[in-house]
Amino acid sequence: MRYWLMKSEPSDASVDAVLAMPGQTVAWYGVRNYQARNFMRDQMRVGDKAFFYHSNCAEPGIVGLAEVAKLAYPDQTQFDRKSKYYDPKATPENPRWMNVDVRVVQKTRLVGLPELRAQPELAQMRILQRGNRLSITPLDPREWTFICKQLLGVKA
DNA sequence: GCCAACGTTGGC
DNA sequence: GCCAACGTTGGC
Repeated sequence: MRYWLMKSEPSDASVDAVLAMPGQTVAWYGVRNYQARNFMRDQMRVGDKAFFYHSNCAEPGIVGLAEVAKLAYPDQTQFDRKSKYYDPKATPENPRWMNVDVRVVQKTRLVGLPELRAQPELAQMRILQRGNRLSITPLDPREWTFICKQLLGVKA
């Protein structure tokens, strides 16, 4: 099993919005970066754990625990001319973008960037590195455990 | 809204 | 295959 950090803009899909969805599950559509796509397509398996992270907002940080609920399949928004994620180079026969489904397991308190940066144990986290923009990043299992146990007080 | 960092595009 | 120009991300 792998561990991930997955960014979502709360104006697009907040943790509360996903909790209100059927099965508390959302298709992780709209990823248009090959590295992030490849993580979903090649490495994510049902049951993988993830932190749900709010980005590009007033208080960026971890806001929930989630898990992969469905293996990667073609992102439907790439075929939708009306979507801002429409990709004219993608066809149903030859899709370019994939997404998994993500289920929110539980909401947590906000663990913001300053708090994450203050932990020496998390110094290597991709999200904390200068210039990082990747919306999906793998986590070291020790980072997952540290955040769960030391910062959130939940079972890892 | 600014802007540093990074990814993608496309001419050559 | 190089690389300049351009677009996007996302914290601040």
